[in-house]
Amino acid sequence: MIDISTYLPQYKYIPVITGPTASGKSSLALEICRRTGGELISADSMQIYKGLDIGTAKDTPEERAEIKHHLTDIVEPGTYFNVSDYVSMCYETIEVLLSKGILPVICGGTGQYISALYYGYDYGRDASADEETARLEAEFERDGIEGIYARLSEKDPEAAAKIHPNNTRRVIRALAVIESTGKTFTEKNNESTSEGPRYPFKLFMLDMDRQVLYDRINKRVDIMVDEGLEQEARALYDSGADRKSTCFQAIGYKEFKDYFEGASDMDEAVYSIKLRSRHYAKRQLTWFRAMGDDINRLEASDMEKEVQAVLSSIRQ
RNA sequence: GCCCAGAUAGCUCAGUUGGUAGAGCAGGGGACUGAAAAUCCCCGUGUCACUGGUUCGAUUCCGGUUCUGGGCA
Repeated sequence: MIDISTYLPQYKYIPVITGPTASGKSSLALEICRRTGGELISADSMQIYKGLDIGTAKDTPEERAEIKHHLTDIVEPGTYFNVSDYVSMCYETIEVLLSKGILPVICGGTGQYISALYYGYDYGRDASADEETARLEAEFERDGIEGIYARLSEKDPEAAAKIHPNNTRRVIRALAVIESTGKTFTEKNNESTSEGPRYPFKLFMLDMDRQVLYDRINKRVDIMVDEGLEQEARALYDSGADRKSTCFQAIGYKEFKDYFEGASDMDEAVYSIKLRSRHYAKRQLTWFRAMGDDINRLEASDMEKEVQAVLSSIRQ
């Protein structure tokens, strides 16, 4: 673990601001940056894409001019990007900021990215099992999951017991790992934490009453629509980007597909965006809750209190 | 006013040849190590509108009442 006080004498931890969608993460993170002279590093799997601004709730151009944002708008729609890419880019960015004496303030709601940083998952550079994964995906398309799951049960019974056969994506991944590396999923995962976390992170999660959160989500979607979400989604669909690529999974865009194809109306699209955003928020809460005491819960109410809570616990 | 059809879970409905009921959606909980805004798993007691009657027993059959659709005046 790197001691950040070498670079930033005042600080012991790098703050990570997270929470469900629409909980007010950005405002808090921006304020922390203002108070500390810090710069923001996004931990959001969809804000990395250029052109997806309204629907992913990116900070405004004004906010981005005021506070430097990293890992936002870094790839074109259609690009395949994953946790491993994120973690290495994030480490690079942190290193640069620290060397300049600037506090990195990490902010985002992608639980997988947050956990990867906090627990220091080392994805390595090779051994991605990509080829094997692609091969198994083709087999799955052709023959279904039964044979794949049977082989996983034989070669890595522990992983098979933990992964539900219907969760084909994870079944395929686990089998690809054992077939291409010879290591069980558990062995590989244990190896990935052998070095421990790279930096001392402190996690903060904004939380609030569920119904209040859902109301905020619904209202925010209405605002996004007023701001031109439909045009933004249409631009994405017209861009020629690979429809199978990750950015087409973003909530606020995929729901327009039926509408653009004339199979549903605008009201249905908006309803669906709200619904899926609420479901997403619920899944995020489950993820963060599972982190237990590793994450510091902040009751969202008074911004100044939140700011003080974060600052006092990251300082030396 | 008359005729017809409804009234069952938060919503849309199914069902019980009479033995107090179940789907989808919503909602809740959970999993998650290279697509993660993805992917997947688990969770259904509710005056069966109200009220009389028949019956050992009614949400179910019969009568009345109320409400909601539709039709006729």
